[in-house]
Amino acid sequence: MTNIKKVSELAGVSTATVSRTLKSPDLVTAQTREKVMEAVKRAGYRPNWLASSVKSGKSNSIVVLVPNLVNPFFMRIIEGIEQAAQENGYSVLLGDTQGRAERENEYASMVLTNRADGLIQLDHSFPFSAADAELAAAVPMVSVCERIEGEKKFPVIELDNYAAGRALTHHLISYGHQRFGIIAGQIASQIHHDRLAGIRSVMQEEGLEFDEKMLVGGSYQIETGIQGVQDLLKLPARPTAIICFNDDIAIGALHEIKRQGLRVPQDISLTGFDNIRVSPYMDPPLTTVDQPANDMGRRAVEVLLQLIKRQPLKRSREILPFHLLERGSSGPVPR
Amino acid sequence: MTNIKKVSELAGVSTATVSRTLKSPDLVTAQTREKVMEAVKRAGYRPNWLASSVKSGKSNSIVVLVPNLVNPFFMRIIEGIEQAAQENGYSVLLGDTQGRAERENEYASMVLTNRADGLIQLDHSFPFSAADAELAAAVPMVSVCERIEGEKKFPVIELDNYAAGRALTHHLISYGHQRFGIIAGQIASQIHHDRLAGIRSVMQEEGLEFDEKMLVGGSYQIETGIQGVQDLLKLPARPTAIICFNDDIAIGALHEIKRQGLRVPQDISLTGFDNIRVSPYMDPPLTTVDQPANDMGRRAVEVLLQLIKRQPLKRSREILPFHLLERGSSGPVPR
DNA sequence: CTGTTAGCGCCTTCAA
DNA sequence: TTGAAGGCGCTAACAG
Repeated sequence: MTNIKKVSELAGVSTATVSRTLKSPDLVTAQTREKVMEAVKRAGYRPNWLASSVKSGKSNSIVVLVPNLVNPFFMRIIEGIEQAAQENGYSVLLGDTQGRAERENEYASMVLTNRADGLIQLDHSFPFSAADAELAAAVPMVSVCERIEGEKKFPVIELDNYAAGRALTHHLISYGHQRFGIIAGQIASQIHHDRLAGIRSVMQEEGLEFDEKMLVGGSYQIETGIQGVQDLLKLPARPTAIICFNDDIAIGALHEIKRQGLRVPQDISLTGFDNIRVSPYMDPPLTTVDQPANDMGRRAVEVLLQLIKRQPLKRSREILPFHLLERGSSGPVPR
Repeated sequence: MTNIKKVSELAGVSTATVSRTLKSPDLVTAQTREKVMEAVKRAGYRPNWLASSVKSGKSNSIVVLVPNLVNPFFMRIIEGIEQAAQENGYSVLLGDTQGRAERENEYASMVLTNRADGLIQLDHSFPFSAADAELAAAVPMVSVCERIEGEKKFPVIELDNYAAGRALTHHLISYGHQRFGIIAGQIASQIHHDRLAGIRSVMQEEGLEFDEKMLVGGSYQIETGIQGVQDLLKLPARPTAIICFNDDIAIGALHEIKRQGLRVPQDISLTGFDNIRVSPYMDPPLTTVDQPANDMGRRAVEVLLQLIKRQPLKRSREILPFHLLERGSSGPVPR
């Protein structure tokens, strides 16, 4: 281990001078600077980050809790987080929780042990263990995309899922659809609740009835889309339009609809959420709700850094705009 | 900041005793233990990880350099890395480099400053700056998937890309194909080289000639597939089979082939690499080379930890098996 | 402008 | 079994 002391000996100065030369070169004479830099180079010295951090008490790291790394939508959020973090001199500790509480607890506790300065949660659960709950109250934490259950005190960056649900429904109704199937993702979440409420509100306004049997699914996976379509097409009055709560589900649904010999959108219209990379290249391209995932990630970091620096927040809830992308998978109701 | 001193006062013992109680409870009496634990609880004390780490000189973190987070294949590798790291008590620092040298340098230098104990590189470049190159020689570093250019001293976990190229070519030749188009990803990489060599070797053995004009592309993106097909279909003698160097490229290619009114596989056979999540659900499902991405990530961590612990390595190059998945996108040559 | 000194919070001898 | 003391590597305050 080549440390500051070795360098100071090599340069014939004190350790303080070495430290100063590296942190604020203006405070030492050009001559000293040269000597020190020379020694630094010769010794191959790099300041020990751990040691500086103990002093400052700040790790300049944030931990990101993500339920599932392979979900492309999450990855775009994380990309935004990573970029914003880097720009601000922070590093990102990745916490793949697989939605499991023990893992969440473990990663969340990193903030309590000074291993990280703040926490971004992509899932909807309160990540701390019961034992840590009290301590957690003072922790800088932000949730993106989902909202942490029952917790009003942590800022959230989210989409207007209610409005998105409404927009999709209006879009489909404008094509004459009246019987909607829904293939949902994770049920126990605010997102689910908001989207569903948006869809229902429009249906009600239009005098349409929503049959609870038309709501299927339960996780954000391709396989859920396949199973969901199987369930929906078994119903006596099958839906003419299916709203999937993410594009993965829609991809599975599309595959299964075609497998059963039906056509999209001629027989059934299909919509998704997220606008993942492949969505425009499906056959037909998916009508979907585009979410500004990268921005959501970036914004989450900005808010988190404000919390970390104890700066006042303008608002504790930010709602980002969505865009309904009308593509080939939705069209006029069959007659 | 609630530190060990506060707890010691609260418990009426020395700081040493508190530390001991937490690290090796057996070394203190039951009575002391109880007192200390009580105080720990009351104070809401968590040992400062930074401080412990300065002492030990180990951060128990590894940094992962990834050129592009949104690539689903990389994500599966990272998932494996994350899992294995967690199981071994290590955390993962995420370094999204976008393939840019400055970023690589910056992240790589984390290992030199004790911010991380080791490094996993998913790209093919030597991530350290010229200035750091010497120091880097002693750094625990492993490359997965790609091989670091010109560097023989760092272990690598990779696929037998040569054999995979051969297997694909044999598969297509067995269907009667003779004119192959190739849409490549990143050209300057060992992967590219190996796959191409594999393909060429089989063609040569079969007495087929490879026309250099049939090699197009240059990045692992959907758009590359689209452009690649446009280029290939302009040729006077167009290919009857197109080998894409990842599934994203194949997805773009598939889309463009269909857009031009041709059918897969009746008019053109198409193959990919990686077997990403959506590949089986494309229309038609993609014939592709499945790579054990998760395992590759896990294995990389295992090897890296051996390096970190200065344990001897059995071998410095591990080649994992691939599986050729024959699905609907490849079929008999049209006649 | 530079060096001495005193910690940051923790852990680990060493001695009692 | 426990406590006192020193030190991990670095930095900041204070002298000089």
